[in-house]
Amino acid sequence: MPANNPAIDLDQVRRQCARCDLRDLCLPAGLDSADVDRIDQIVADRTSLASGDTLYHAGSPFRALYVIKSGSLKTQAVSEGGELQILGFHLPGEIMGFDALAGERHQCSAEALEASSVCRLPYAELERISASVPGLQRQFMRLVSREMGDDHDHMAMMGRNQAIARLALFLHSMSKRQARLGRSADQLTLTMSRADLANYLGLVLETVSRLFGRLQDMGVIEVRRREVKILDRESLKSVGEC
Amino acid sequence: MPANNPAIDLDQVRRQCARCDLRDLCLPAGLDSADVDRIDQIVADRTSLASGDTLYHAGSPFRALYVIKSGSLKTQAVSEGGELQILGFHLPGEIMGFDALAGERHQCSAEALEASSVCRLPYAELERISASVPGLQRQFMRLVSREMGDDHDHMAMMGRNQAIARLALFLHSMSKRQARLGRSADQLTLTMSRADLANYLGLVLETVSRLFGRLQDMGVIEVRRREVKILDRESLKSVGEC
DNA sequence: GGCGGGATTTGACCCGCGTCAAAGCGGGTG
DNA sequence: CACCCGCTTTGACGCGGGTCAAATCCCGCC
Repeated sequence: MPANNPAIDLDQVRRQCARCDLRDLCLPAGLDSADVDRIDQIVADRTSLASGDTLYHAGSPFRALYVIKSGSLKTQAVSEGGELQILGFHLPGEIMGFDALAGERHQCSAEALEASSVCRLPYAELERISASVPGLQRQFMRLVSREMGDDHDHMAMMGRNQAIARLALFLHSMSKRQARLGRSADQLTLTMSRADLANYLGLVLETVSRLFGRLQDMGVIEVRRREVKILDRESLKSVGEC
Repeated sequence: MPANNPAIDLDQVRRQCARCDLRDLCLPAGLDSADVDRIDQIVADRTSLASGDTLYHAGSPFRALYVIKSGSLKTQAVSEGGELQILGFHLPGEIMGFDALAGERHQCSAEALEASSVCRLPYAELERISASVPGLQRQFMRLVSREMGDDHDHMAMMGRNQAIARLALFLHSMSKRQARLGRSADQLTLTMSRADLANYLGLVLETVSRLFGRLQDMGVIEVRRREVKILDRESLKSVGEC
């Protein structure tokens, strides 16, 4: 192991965004090198999470936003009646914590679905530099807006009352998001349990399990536990249309 | 009628936010008088809409955000399969158009449910002044975040698989939003049709109609067409919990 | 390699909500 | 005032998916 050299470590920390594979999806997208350095400087730390670890709890004070660097997380909220609702699954390049901007507290909890790492962005500093980095403001709004678009897709899916259409739409959308990350669009590894997925889709887990089987019998996908291979994208899309 | 006096007209236009009943819910909230005047100056116009008029179409170029001054609107999107999904109902004080920030085009359409008026905020100018009015940026994010919170409530509602729970949750949330506007929390006038409401809730309109009847038989509400009176808020909440 | 426990699959049953159909109701128009 | 048309209500029926129950699979651990 090399000797611990503070100068090199500091340089690495300061230049991580510029070398990050996700820089085109994340906040630095579209910014010039000097501005990216300024973002680097406010990234407080890059935290590792084990599967099941909680990034933030609903009700806890809001301090920072987080960008997912690797892995995946779910967000969930408990309604007044104590019912748990999974709001979304989040992949690398996505920002989390937006919904807390309205108050001083997080409105939902975020939990890692597998070993993951995130970049922590203290919001006070983000606000401070965003006034002087015009492109940052714009890129930030793009990410917020993309998040809202994802939520709208989710609502449209919940609106379909055919259960199999919901699952098909979910698989199709996951496939697109994987592709955006440069991964295979046809070979998915789901990181959430059947129970999580069912909750997200507004179904019960037995139904989800049966529907995976049915899509497989139809020759649309191949399933083995959490590994899903998309065999016939056209059929998948048409199933999603009811 | 008084003579048309340009000086007075100009003054009125420039000071409308300061005198608006909604100023505490809208962008000016928390800003001092000088900053509110700056917002006033970029409000391009205050448009009147008749019931059924479209404020913007999905796919049309994004130029401005809109704050609802009076009336109510619905937002809706057509999925790839051609299915229409109503994403939300919007009341005075709420900002519309956020979801277009990611691209240059609106992702959904907005249509007036009754005679309504909106303030138009050209986004280019909003961006320009937000760098120099720090509180504006914060208030803007609060409104975006509130919008996301509403969407999350919607998802939680769609997750409940008991149809009657969805309707109860909808009525409860409408009641809270009315109260926020200083209106009666117990006497609601729904401005959307049963078909719109059913679509929003992920149900069919016959079911919604029957459920209104059932809630009335239970003594929880009183319904007459689009007039709803909440008689027993506690029962309404417990029905919403399944 | 054997064991234990959570995750997933599979089966049987039945109720709630979607579907189709028809009748009221109300508001706008000539 | 009478007509018309869209919105809403009400009824009958069937099936998709929820519920309960049990078997099976798989992975980590000893």
